[in-house]
Amino acid sequence: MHRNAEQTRQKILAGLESLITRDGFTGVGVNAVAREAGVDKVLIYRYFGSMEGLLRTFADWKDICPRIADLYEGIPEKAPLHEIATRIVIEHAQALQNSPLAQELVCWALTEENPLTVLFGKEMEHRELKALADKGLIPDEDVVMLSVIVLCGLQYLILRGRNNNPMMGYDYSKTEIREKLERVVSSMMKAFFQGREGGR
Amino acid sequence: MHRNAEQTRQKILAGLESLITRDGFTGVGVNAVAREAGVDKVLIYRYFGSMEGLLRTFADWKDICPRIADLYEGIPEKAPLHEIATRIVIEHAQALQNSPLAQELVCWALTEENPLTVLFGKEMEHRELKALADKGLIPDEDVVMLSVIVLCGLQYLILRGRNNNPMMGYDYSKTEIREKLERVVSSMMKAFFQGREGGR
DNA sequence: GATATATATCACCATCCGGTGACACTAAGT
DNA sequence: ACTTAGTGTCACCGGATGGTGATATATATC
Repeated sequence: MHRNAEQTRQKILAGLESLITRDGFTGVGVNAVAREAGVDKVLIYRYFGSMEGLLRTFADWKDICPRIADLYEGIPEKAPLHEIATRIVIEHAQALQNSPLAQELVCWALTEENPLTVLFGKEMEHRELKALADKGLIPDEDVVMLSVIVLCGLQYLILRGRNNNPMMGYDYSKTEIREKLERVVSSMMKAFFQGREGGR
Repeated sequence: MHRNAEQTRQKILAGLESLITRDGFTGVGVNAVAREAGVDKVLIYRYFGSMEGLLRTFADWKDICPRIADLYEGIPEKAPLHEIATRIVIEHAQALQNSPLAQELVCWALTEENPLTVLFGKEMEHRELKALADKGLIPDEDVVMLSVIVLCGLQYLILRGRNNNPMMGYDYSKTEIREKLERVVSSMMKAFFQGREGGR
């Protein structure tokens, strides 16, 4: 048995992550985390004070949201605004689709308030805002609102698709449906921008 | 103590409802329901077989989703299509905003699969489809998709607003923000419809 | 090598959970 | 009045939970 506090802390954090990923947030608790991490639960109290403290640390520990900067590398700076807005929203949704952990955290944030969900919510907000600002979409509040609404809608569909309980049959995990949804979003954005100032 | 099986069943169902409404779905269990209903938990097993059975019955018991027919009475049959689509989506969102129970059930449906969440999901789907079909919007799949996306987005914002954790500050419960969101949805729908066949 | 401190293990507590069996009461049928 | 079926109460089980105190062991310091 190695005596290494830092390593133990990491094991606990990793245990929390895999527990959430595998069993969902509803099963999270001191005993379950300790079991998953292969560690005595008393160490959670020693190193993190409480479950709350562990969640707080966990929120800072890992980049839970996908790295937005990487996501948007492929978007040409000079593309029409409606295309940029569309891409941002869709890339965001794809990132969520590819991260079961993030899905569970989004769901948790919709369900209850705790240090992790609050920090996670703020983080998502920050990244989303940054993405929109970087691309020059921020000055127009209507565009921001619309992007947020659509992004949230896609996130909702992704979450509903998980439990064999898709909304209106729109299961985002099915490629064909995903592409249809993306097409609709794209043409809607285009129409919206054209209806105002004709874009850039 | 009155000996009335039917009345006891009602007390249990009502207990489940108030329990979900007050404490959220995470606290639902045989003990908690029995306590809330002021009834011995063995009666839950006797009358409903199991927790699953109770949830199944509960789903049929009450009109959980808002009555769509009533909601759309105010929409003129001959209004432009984009206006109809907008109204349907917004009325739906308002109904959710006014029903803490429905909010909790939506959240539950996003989290896990059980008889109640599945039936609830199907019921929402059915009502939404019916609303769109009644107003003649069904033939156009793009319109249906867009409506669903936007509706889901608003539902997401409503859920996030509950726990002092609003997405991007868009707290749907604040009148001023709600009106802004509605305006954006409205003008987006208009632009989208105009971009196609010029509406009705 | 002896001591002190950080680290890990174990045993235990009260409480809650889902679930069941035994019993008491009440009302109706005969 | 006596049985019978329906209804409600109670006590209990094994197991899981959050939380804590006492103890063992490894590492560092002198």
